[in-house]
This record gives sequence, C-alpha cells and structure tokens, in this order.
Amino acid sequence: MLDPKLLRTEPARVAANLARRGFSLDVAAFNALEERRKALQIRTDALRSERNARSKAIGQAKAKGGDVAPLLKEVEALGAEQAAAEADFTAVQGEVERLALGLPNLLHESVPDGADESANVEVRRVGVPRTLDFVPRDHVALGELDGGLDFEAAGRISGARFAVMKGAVARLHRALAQFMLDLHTREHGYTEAYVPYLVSRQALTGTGQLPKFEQDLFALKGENELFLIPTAEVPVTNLVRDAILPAESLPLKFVAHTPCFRSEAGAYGKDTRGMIRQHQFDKVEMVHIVRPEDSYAALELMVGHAEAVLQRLGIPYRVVALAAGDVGFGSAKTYDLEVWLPGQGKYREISSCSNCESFQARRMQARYRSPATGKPELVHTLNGSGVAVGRALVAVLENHQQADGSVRVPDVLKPYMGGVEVIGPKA
RNA sequence: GGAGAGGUGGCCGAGCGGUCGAAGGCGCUGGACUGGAAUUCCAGUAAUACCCAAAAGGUAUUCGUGGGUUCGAAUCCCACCCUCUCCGCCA
Repeated sequence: MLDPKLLRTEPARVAANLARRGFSLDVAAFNALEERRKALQIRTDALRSERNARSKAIGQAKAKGGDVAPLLKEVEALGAEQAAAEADFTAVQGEVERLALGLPNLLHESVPDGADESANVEVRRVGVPRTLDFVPRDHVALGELDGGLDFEAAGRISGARFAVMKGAVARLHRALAQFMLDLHTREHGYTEAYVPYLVSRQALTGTGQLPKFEQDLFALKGENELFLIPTAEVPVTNLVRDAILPAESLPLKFVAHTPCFRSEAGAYGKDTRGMIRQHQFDKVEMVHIVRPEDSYAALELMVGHAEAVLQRLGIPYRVVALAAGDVGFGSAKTYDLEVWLPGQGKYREISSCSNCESFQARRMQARYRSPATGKPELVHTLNGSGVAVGRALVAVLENHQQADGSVRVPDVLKPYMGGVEVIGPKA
C-alpha cells in the first residue's frame, strides 16, 4: 500500500511514477473519494462526540440521583442521525481501502524505463557458457535418458504442469535445496524458517498477492478459507505482521525452503515443455526485514547471496534490472537472475530479488521503534529466491551434461549425493 | 474429538455497565543523588485517523475478531479465531 499522505499531498508525482509501469491512476477520482471520506469522518466523529458527552451527562445525573428521563429522550433523537452517518462513513472508507489495496508500489528512480521485459537492462554477466562439441539436449531429454524425470506419470496423477522425479534426479533436487539452505545459513547469516504452506487471506493481502491476484492462487475447499502459498515470501514476510520490533533486532534475515503453488492462470501455452513452469515447484526463499535506510544495500546483498548459489554450482548467469513495466506489483525495484540453459540456447529466470520498501510493511503493520523519533515506523521488506530449486535442477542438468547424455554432479553437491558423481543414462 | 482456563498498552498484569485509554509493575526517556556507576527518589512514556500551516491542543476509534443488548460496553449476550492445562487419538 502507498503512503496515503503522499497520495494526498503529491498526487501528480504518484501518478507520474505509476504511469511508468503503465498503470493509470485517476487522481481526481481518488481525491474526490478521499474528500468525501474526510468530510464523513469529521461529521461522524462530531456526532459520536455529542453522543458520548450526553451519555456521560446521564451517568453523572444518575450518580447525583437526578431525573434522567429528559436526557434520555434527547439522546434518542441523535441515534438515527448518527447511525446513518456511521453507515456512510464505513461504506466510503471501504471504497477508499479497496482502491488503495489495488495500487502498485512506487518505482525506485533507478528502475529503467520500458513497458515489458524486452526493456530489462543487463547489469552483469558472470560465467561463460561451455562450448560444446555436441548438440546439447534439454533437461527433458536428459531426464528421459536417465528415467528420472517423468512428466507422463505426473500427467496421469495430476494433469499438466506437474513433474515426477525419481532416483538420482529426485536426489539431486533434494541436494540442491539442502545445499542452498546450508550456504545461506552457514555463510550468509540467515535464520532458517519452517513455515505453513497454507495461509490466510489476511497474510496474502499483507504481502500484496491479494486482493488483486486471486486467480493465480490455489484456494482450498473447506470451512476455513485457506490458500496454498505461491511463494514462501508470504508466510515468511508475515512473520513480522503487527509487530513493533526493537531497532536493534534489525536486520532480520530468514531463509525457507518450501513448495510453491501457482495456478499460472495467465500462462496458457507458455513453457509447456519440461519443468520450467509448473503448478508446484520448490524454492529456497530469502527474506530481509530492515530499517528503511538500509533497504537498497540489502537488495544488493541479497542478489549477491543468490548469485553465490549459481557461482558454486558452476552455472553461467546474468543479472538484469527489471524495466518499469516488468517490476512486480509490490516491488519498488527488482533484479532477476537468469541462468544460461544450453538446451534452449537462452538465459532463463531463476531468481527474482525485490525491495518492497514499506509497501508490504504498511499492509502488514510491520514496524520497528525508530531510535531517532522513539515512534513506531514501518520497516522495509525484501524478498528473493535463493534460488528456485526446480529451475536450478534444470540448469545443472543442461549445463553439466556430457556428450553421452550423462550429467556431472557439481562438486558442492557431492556431499549431498552419497557418492554419486555422475547421473547416467540408463543402459 | 471431550472437559476446563484464558486472550487488556513495548512486556507482565489489575479491572468485570458510567468519572477506564485503562491501577500496579517491568522496560524505556529525562531529572535529582554520585568523582563515575549501581541502588534510591521524582517526572514522563500506547497506536491509528481526523481538525490544526506546524507545535500545542482537540475529537474519534482501538482492551483477540465480528455481531448484539444499552443513553452508555474492556466489563453483559451470541458466534468465530487463537493460546494454555488435562483426557482421548495420532506422525
């Protein structure tokens, strides 16, 4: 959510910023609504004040043993008027809130212009794709050779956009997640978190997936309304919901390995082959809760942590700064990490690191006590993949493949692979 | 699943129809005391929205959440959520 004060005082600036995303904010309509809300609030407050004063008078008169009948009659007349004002106020307030929850975050000034991903700016390229003296296979072909990737079985069990992994491939998948968690907790100072995979509407509203993107989520049928998490960002960031944190406790750095569930409602026909785009995938997620002045340094730090994963796996990648039109709803600035996939001959997203500034914090009421003012102030929240496990598996398979269709296990994963050094095609 | 207890400010905890945004304590801030500190003493210390150029001040809302009763609700009633204890069941 945006700062309502900023929206009121500098609507033109806000509109101009949001326009960079391609989002058009009707400033006049918003202001008109705000004015109505304000007027109604003043009126409602005045009527309440009147009622409170009279009720108090009744109490005092009673205490003195006076006759309260005339006073009671007076208050009665006030009742209807007050109830009406109250109802109007509640309605308008709800309207304002609905509108406010639908506005995306303001972009940081450093975000490059551009309507879509074609305008993303490459920041750096790390590692060089191997020159192969054979035609590279994609992960689907490699998985078939080994027998460890079974989309056909997944289709029978659940339908399209699911995967079954078996044997060495399944183990490699597990090894990747373990390696990432260990790296982040041992070397990058993260606290490991295990969190619920089912979350409330409130939690999803806090991080910004709701109310706008309900169609991308899987909802459970049942008495309690629950949704499957689309990312660990939701439960992990909500760890600080409604909290007033001591300043010295910041920054908080959490890492969690969870499955993620996305209905990918708008992705028909995209990436239908293989496990690039699935309804269910695993991800190791990093979340930072920081003081506002530290959030952009934290973003760079977090990107570095994600990069470390790829570097140790020996996978070439590039870092791109997302263009205005490609930055997600709640983010002020986002870097994507894209890995080289020889099977596709292009770089594909494997991590997305975002600084949400106070956007989520305001929705969640996540605050810290500022040493400067002594008052509670909103924290800044960041989240980033460190990294997507399924896509990391794809990257390892494709980048470390050999002419015969076998795949060399990266050194850093060997301790997790129980001595397996090569994932081989079944004879 | 059964029985019981409870959810109050940054934290603990009292209050159980009006003068309660809420005693007391802890913590924190300022002051006194001290060579400096500890102890002790004094004072201050919730959030949000709105009015106000700002400060000061004022008004409203907030005692798990949502409804209800009442002129008036932390306090009474109903529903729901959560926590704890015991029993049952389980991983």
